[in-house]
Amino acid sequence: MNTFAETLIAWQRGHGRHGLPWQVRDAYRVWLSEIMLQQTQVDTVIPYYGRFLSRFPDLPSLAAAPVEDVLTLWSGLGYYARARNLHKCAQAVMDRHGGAFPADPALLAELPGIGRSTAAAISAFSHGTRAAILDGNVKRVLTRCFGIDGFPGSKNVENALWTLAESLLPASDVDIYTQAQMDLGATVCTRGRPACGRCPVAGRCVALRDGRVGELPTPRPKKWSANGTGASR
DNA sequence: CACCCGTGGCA
DNA sequence: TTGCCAAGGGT
Repeated sequence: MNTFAETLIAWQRGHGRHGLPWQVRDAYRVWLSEIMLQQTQVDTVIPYYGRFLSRFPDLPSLAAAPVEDVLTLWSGLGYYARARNLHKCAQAVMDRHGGAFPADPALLAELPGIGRSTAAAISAFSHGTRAAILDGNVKRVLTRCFGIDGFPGSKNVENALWTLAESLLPASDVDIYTQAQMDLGATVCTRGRPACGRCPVAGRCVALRDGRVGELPTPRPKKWSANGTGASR
């Protein structure tokens, strides 16, 4: 029996997405795409990515630009702190790393706007580094396939998912594996109406076996508004 | 630790 | 119409 990772890698070669403009071994372009794709879908990012790259073809040009120019090109994408951090990050890479992104995920994660997951993605895509990502797609795939209950945004569940994600890493082809998880989550293991009939790991999916695909991942708990009566939860 | 941040798509 | 969520990170 193939491992989870081997199955996804085999699936990715034939059924994953391959023509996306940031699928290149270039840390600058990978980084730019990863920041734009944070909480933002592929179809929304594509036109912004092209315009941005035309105006800022490399790291030095971005680092040297006024932040206002960066924000102008970002206008409409939302989450504008990402654009400010993007600009700060470009300058930090110039200052700390001589204009080249480091390969080490731990160093990447020290840069503005780059957290643990984005650092792993940049390193895996740019250098094939063996590091686990944990984004919305991976959380959805893992909670379903392994039957993990609890809101994935809560600290304890997220910690468990990180541990699981690390344990599933393949020995090689981490870049393909990383893309496979994202593609599976985006095109098959979707939030609504997942296409379990086309899923390469349907045979070992706990949620599918137990008829719980619609229940996982566990939704965010509702917030209780203050009501002045002293009632609380 | 939970919460906030922008916009667009979907039921 | 309203709610919920999407390639998360900073606070």
